Amino acid sequence: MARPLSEEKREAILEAAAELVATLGTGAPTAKIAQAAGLAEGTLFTYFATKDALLNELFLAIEAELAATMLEGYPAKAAAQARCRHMWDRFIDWAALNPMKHKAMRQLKVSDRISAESKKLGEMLFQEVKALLAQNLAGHAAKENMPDYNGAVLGALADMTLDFIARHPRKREAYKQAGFEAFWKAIAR
Amino acid sequence: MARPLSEEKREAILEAAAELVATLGTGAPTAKIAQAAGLAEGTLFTYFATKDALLNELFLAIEAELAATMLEGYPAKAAAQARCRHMWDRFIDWAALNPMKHKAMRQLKVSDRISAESKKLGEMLFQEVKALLAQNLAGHAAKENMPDYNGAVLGALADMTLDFIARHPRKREAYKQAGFEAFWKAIAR
Amino acid sequence: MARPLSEEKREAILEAAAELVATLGTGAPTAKIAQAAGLAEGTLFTYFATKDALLNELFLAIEAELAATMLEGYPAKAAAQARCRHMWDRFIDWAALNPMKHKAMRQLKVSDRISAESKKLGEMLFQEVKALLAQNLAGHAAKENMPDYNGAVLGALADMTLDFIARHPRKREAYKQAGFEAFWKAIAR
Amino acid sequence: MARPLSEEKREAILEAAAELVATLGTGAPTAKIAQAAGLAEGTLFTYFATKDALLNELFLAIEAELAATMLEGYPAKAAAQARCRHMWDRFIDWAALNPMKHKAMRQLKVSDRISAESKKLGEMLFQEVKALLAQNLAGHAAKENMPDYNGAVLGALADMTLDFIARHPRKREAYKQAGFEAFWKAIAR
DNA sequence: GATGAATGAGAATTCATTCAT
DNA sequence: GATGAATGAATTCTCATTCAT
Repeated sequence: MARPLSEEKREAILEAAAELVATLGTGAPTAKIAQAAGLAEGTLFTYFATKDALLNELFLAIEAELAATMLEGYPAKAAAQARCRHMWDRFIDWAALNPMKHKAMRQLKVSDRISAESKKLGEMLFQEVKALLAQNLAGHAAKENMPDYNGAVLGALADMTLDFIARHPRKREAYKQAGFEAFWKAIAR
Repeated sequence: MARPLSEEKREAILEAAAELVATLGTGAPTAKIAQAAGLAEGTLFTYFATKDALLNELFLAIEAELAATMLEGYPAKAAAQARCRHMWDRFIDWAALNPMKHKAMRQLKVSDRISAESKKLGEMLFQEVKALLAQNLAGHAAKENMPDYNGAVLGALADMTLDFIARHPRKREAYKQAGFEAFWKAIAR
Repeated sequence: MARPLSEEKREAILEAAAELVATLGTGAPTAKIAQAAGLAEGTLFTYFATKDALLNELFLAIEAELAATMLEGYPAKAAAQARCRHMWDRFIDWAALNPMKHKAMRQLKVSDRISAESKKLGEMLFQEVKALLAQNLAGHAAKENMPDYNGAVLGALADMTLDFIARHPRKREAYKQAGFEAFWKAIAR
Repeated sequence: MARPLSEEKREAILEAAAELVATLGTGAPTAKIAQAAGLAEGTLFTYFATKDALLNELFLAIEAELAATMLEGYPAKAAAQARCRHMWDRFIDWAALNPMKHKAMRQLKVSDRISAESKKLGEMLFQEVKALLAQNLAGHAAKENMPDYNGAVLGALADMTLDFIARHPRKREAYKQAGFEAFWKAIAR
């Protein structure tokens, strides 16, 4: 094999795409994405067959990153609420640290360029998160047997919380705290 | 600029734009919008100077419609929770009845083609909704003095609820009920 | 109706396309064709939806022109051979006068961008030519009842004759004469 | 430039190119040709400096193959007409057996990517065919001293005959016979 | 010598906007 | 005011060719 496909370049494209999709929406030009990734226009297409393929893979890459981030350092021995709080905090901190990725994700979530299949795959990436959530909410949540529902509540309130943090970055910890409390109450029995 | 002659055509353009933005995102072609409105391509531009102007006005028109809808038939004499529930129900029912408008609104909310000014104007359209909310939450809400926050929680949970309704239309009433309960608990003291 | 589609511009595009397809083959860029027609790049596509549509219409336009040319001034009262000779001469003279169109036609005939339907329509344009040919060859031709065959022989020998004329334009009349004689003998009983 | 190592690969490229040029015209991508030949994209260019070089060599290779084929098994002792008929039959049979090569040849013949020099070289490859033709037509042909002309008539009628055979493969022998007769009469005194 | 990733100049279209009718 | 043809910049994607491995 000649020069192998560089994982580094693939990452650079996804990184650049996240940045530009966050800013310009899914209409972000592939030429700009390639340029931002430090590559020639055409090179992008050796890594992603079409722009839609790129968008879908970007969506999945971000979802995978977020899902993995939420589980990192999971305090298996802590109390149920603390374990939930851990996942919440990691979501918020990740998004605060990667605002472009979070913004791109929100654009992609409402875009029709993300296929039903990608959306389903995206859901599956959060399976473990939702399983842990379900486990921790046993005895607390009103809808114990609907992990999707509780996960969606968490997601909705996290996105909302991040909007407030974006507007008042100084109050990050306060909003983070308030958001989690809202979540914890929202799903309670 | 004097108001153009036919208010009817203006409405038709906004209606068509909502439909197409919902489906195709903000990239929806003006030519298709005009056609869907039953007009010639060029005519659109006698009603809206640019596409961005149309998009911004569409955003405001939908927000205004939603805000007005939430207040319609407001049961001034009912109990506080019932009054909140009224606004919640009207939101959900409006979105279930106008899925395209709701979808368009969600696209527009995350789009950078909506100016900061439009976003601020959009906020202001919900001033009365938020004032009533504040009034009804006095004594119940944890953050009594942050009507924006409570309004945002309502919005986030409503959008989430509508996602579930979209997936399982049959369970509309159950989700509507559950969503409101989640909201009511979320913001509680 | 605003400005109507200009038949003149449509012709200009077809004319320019003939010229460029003759020279560059079906790979001739639409941008160059538009420019040669004195129009903006985009304008071409208001007259022809796609490049393939243009190519197919060009093919049919040239075939129609040739078919019509072969019939012009048809000497209905002359002898059978003279009537055939008339059509032959008009073919050769038209191609000698419109070498680009003839060359374009030859490119298009072997191209897979011309649809089966266009090819069938092209055949039909020569129906009258072939009918007259059949009529004049009655009693002379070996395959009286195969007008397609006799027409194809005429076409093949005409194209070949035009190759010689292209190489030695001075001997045009001699080749024209020789070519017809070859045809007349070829199809004879 | 020394002959590259693998004659086998060179042949494979030419074979693949014939197939793809027949199907896609001269616009056939070199990458697809290489792939069809079982080689990497870049390898093609160690055998042919440029795509035009490949196209020109392909043209000459096919012409050479056809010329050689027409002479194979030449019945030196048969009568003049039978000797001509032999060459005709071998042409038709070769094309019927190698339809892609024949189709590619027709595409290349009308393409401007084939240089004047290649066209001249192509002519020369048929020198012996034409010499034998001239010899056999002595006393029969109207244009005894124009072997190019008689050869061109043969070529034109053969291509036409092959069009009919392509459309009605069952009648191959009948068309082959009829075509030769047409040729024999066409060039007769 | 073989490989295939990298390149960037096109290629065909699309589209917001203008303006002659 | 309404129409839709005209414009040309911008967009996605292709492809011959080069060159690091």
